[in-house]
Amino acid sequence: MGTLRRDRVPARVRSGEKVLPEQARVHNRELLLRMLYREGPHSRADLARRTGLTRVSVSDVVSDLLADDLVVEVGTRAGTRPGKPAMMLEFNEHAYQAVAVDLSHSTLYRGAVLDLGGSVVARQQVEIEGSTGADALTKVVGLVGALREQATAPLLGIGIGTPGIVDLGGVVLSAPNLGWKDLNLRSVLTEQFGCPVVVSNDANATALAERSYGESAADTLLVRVGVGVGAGLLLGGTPVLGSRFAAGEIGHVVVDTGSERACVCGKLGCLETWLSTRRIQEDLSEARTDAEHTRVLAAAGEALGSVLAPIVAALNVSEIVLSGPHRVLEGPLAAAAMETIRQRALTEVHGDIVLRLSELGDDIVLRGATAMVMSQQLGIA
Amino acid sequence: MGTLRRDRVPARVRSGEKVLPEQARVHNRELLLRMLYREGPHSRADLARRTGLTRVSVSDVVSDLLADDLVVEVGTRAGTRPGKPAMMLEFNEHAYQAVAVDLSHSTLYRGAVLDLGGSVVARQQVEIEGSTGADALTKVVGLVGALREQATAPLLGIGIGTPGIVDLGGVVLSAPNLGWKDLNLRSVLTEQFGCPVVVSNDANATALAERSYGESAADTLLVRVGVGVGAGLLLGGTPVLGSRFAAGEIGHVVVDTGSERACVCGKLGCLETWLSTRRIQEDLSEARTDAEHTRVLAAAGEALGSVLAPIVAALNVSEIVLSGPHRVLEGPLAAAAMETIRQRALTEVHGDIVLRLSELGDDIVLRGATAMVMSQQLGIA
DNA sequence: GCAGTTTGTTAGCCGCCTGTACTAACCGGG
DNA sequence: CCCGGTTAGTACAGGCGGCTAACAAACTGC
Repeated sequence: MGTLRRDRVPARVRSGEKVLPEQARVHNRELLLRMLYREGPHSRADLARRTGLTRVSVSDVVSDLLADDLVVEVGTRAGTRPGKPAMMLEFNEHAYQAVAVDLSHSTLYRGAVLDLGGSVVARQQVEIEGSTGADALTKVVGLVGALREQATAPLLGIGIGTPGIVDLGGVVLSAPNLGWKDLNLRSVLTEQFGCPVVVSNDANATALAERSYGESAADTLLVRVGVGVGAGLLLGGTPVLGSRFAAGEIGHVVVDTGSERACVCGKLGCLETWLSTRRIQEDLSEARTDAEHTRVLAAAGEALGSVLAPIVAALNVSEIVLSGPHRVLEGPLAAAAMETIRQRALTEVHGDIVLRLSELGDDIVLRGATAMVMSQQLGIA
Repeated sequence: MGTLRRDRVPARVRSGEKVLPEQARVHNRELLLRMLYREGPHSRADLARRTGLTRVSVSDVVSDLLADDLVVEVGTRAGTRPGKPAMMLEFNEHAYQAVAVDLSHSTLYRGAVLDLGGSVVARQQVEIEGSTGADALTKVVGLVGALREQATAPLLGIGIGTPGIVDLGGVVLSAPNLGWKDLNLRSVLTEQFGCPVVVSNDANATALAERSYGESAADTLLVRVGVGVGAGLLLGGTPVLGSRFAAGEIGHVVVDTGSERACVCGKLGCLETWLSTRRIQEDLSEARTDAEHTRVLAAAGEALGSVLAPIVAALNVSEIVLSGPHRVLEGPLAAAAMETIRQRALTEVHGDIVLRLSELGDDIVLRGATAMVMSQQLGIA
């Protein structure tokens, strides 16, 4: 009670390693917890039926979860049926909290304390004011420290969503905007605060947020439009990182729709030259008529569609989610992207594809960072 | 001995299901077997050191593997060291065989019996002669039956590599060339022959063959050029199937390199209009000079590269393998594809990408089908 | 009130891995 | 030639985890 007895819980199975019977327990514990988290209250007997475990085993695991306060009994099942009334169990969203930080904005670092339901308990932010490298790190550490003080429940962990390339060990291999290179952010924060830390790319965090709090399918491609353009990819519910942890870095893929525009990276015609919010704003400010306005957005959508089409075909993803400023993305841009994908990639074998806008708002990275912590610590989300 | 005691071995863990201690055993058994298969002979003590299991547990698992004849003792370790000489264990490639069938050719069905090392023990083929649907199925069943007679060791299973869309349960959802739609090929063959059957897309089988018998990295994109164009994708060593099992179907992605060519599918400018062997042959036959010859191949390569570029960037794969007729693929085509990818996708964050041709020759699908059987039955490959 | 149903717990068993302790078999030095 | 040092592989008891069987508790319906 109070703090999670992680010391008594063996680590999850990593591929290529031995498996002990204890890890079966971890797996089953996570299975039950996930079921309660995703699908709402169940009784012990419900869980046993759904998982195939015996009621005995379920009871045993549940007693651990109750001791950790991750699950609470919420009274007997409503409605009248024969037999002993079932005691319903519910995932306890309020027992623990996470500190989440979003470094993907251009002018400030946003942070918050969230409970396990994704609700914001406290908020804080710090202006960047041009700081990079060590200064930026100091500001992030300060932000996390201040947030930690505001938590009203034991901390499950710290989650950071950052632009750039992040490896599995929480090392930021490269984040030009922040001036970081090979920075072991996880170990810095772990040493400072002594609790679990998860660091991930902001687009991957966003994709995880859509999966946990939105309605995303298990195979989802999320495209994040902001200062740059990045993608987060979920296959079978798990993030794809890539061999160099650079999966989703599609901003500098060259689009060939005739005209070519210069990019900051030195190439001509990168996707970002059509789709970054800054370039779109510039183009829109030059548009005089509604038709021109629409044409600018449609051109951006077409650029996006032409990059996504081969990806969608190759992976056969069923859902594409766009995250970014709604007033830019919705309407002509999304429609043009979808239409381009349809024309360029869709065959009957790929089935229907849904392209939609994220509904999770500005806190999406914060909620994704929380989901990352939950995923790592509890095996859910 | 003789036949694999599958009845005594519990199934592997499927995601979303409970895990029993017995499945820890399955995992560890596969772990040891994989180590022997991939990395050659080890002693029990070597295996214990490498896996972290105790020598006691290793001995126990190994005694099972010896009983199943999957592993053999091959004498004490060469060389002189202090201590009791180690008894070396080796994966037994000859204890079992697989029947493999390749349905991806246009004029014949190729089949073979292979041992677990991927060596062909017997070969057989049957002319298609325009048969489709039920006729095609009859021919395939006949081919498998004839091959099974020629096996000189107990059969581990039957593996089929077929063009088209195949789901996880071995149902061919769609294979236009064969005239199959929603055909449960696995259940047909299982009922007929009473042994494990694995059915998979030919490109996926090819990718698995490259991984098992070639030098492929764990994240690999394999492109198969033949009558059509298909891709097989391996992420973290496991095949990506997609939400509708249509992953890798990139043949009808539209390429926009200016000119547009009509495709059998009705669209203009599909990748296949540049890259199918037939179209390339036609174009080459019209080429008079060496320069024109090179230009045809380079155009095909450029088309391929422009489709692969977004995929490579999005997934950050480190290796691309081309499988198909060497004399067409090597040289200008491969060079143009690589150069296009470099220009259109590569940034420093993606790291180096290798593009190479498969070296496994005509039997690649047969060996991939064998690898599929080994993967399913033994958890290796 | 009693049979039937469902829930959750207790008791005993088997599988799997561990730690410790043992035997077997080799090396080298005195 | 024997004896300590070293490595390989094998018993044996113990803990953990899940299973079956049996039971107590609590409800419905007749």
